[in-house]
Amino acid sequence: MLSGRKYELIYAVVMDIPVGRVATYGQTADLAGLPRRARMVGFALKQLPAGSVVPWHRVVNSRGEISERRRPDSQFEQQVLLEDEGIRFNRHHRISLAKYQWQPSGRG
DNA sequence: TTTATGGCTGTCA
DNA sequence: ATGACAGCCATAA
Repeated sequence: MLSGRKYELIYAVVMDIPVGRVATYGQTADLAGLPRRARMVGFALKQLPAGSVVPWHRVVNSRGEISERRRPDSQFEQQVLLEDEGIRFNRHHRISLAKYQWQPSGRG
């Protein structure tokens, strides 16, 4: 690959998500100026190397759940990382977007 | 070139 | 609540 250059905008947005907050894939795509490109966000995050400074774990799907992926390893890791930031999951492995979703133009 | 598959999402039944 | 479908488009084969 030439580089993940085209995903820099996405990474920048994700890095703006505050600790203890989450954003959806669609929301992240939108903020990056890529409406309807939720899957691109997923792909961009998937491409991140281990130990990246990008807080990929703060991106969840529109239902407030951790999306299933080809390799489930990082799935658990994501939940642990979020819980470590004070985010609580309900018995359905879901979080309250109303409570934790990042509001860029409002109350952070 | 075409097909298939994604860390997705909104709509409809 | 669940399931099916259509958009969306970068990658891989």
